[in-house]
Amino acid sequence: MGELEQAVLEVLWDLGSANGREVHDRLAGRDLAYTTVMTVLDRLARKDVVVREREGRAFRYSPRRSRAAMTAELMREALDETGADRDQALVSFVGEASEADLAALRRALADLS
Amino acid sequence: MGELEQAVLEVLWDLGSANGREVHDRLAGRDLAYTTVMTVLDRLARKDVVVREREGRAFRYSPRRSRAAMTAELMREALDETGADRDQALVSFVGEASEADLAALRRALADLS
DNA sequence: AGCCGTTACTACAGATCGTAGTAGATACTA
DNA sequence: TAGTATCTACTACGATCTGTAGTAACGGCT
Repeated sequence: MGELEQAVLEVLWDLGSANGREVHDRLAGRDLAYTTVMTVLDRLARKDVVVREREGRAFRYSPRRSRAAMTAELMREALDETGADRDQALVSFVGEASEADLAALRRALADLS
Repeated sequence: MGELEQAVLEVLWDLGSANGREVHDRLAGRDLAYTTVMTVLDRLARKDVVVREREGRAFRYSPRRSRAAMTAELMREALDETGADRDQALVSFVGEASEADLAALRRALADLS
């Protein structure tokens, strides 16, 4: 995911959903052409990272997954892809995690059903 | 990381370390030119994914991190990058993890120092 | 009828990656 | 010592992805 794609996705996560105009406005600081934003949204839709549905004559875009879910998915992909021994990888992950993350992990595990 | 780069890295992880010839031999199935393997090794070195040290007139390449460590690092990067609420992301990660992964996680946490 | 917002399509440059050739240096061999 | 094999260094080229944007065309509103 490119930098801009990421930024656009962030906007969608922040707003919940948005049309091109809204995303463009939110990225005013970057001074991008409206069509640039549209292109990015289109690419994200093509990659099924965002979903679009008609809203009048325009489209409304929404992230397919929540920020947290996408992050978790990326983590899982990392775990899957490198073909590493999963247990070892998790040991390594835990071994280098911050205290805060460890606490969060423990809580998450404890809260499981 | 591209597909080939990944494959080359796998070889290095399997062998511990290797020179170009050895990597090339290990990838015989792909029928690549020797120079192709060299190019890839060079790129990996440039990216600091592998380290190279002279070994006679040739070079010996070694992965900078173990497979598990690299996997863990990729997971951490995912956690860092999406700017998601870390706790939520970890909850999501744990929530969708397999039983085996959960067990491994619990063990890893329990074994912490 | 004309203007405005929107989409759809096209374009182009930069980066990364797969793939490999050539040149030049080094070393072994006959 | 000249030939041959080995290796690195440099260059190249096409494919894909990404940032960036222009143009055409369409549907409404004034």
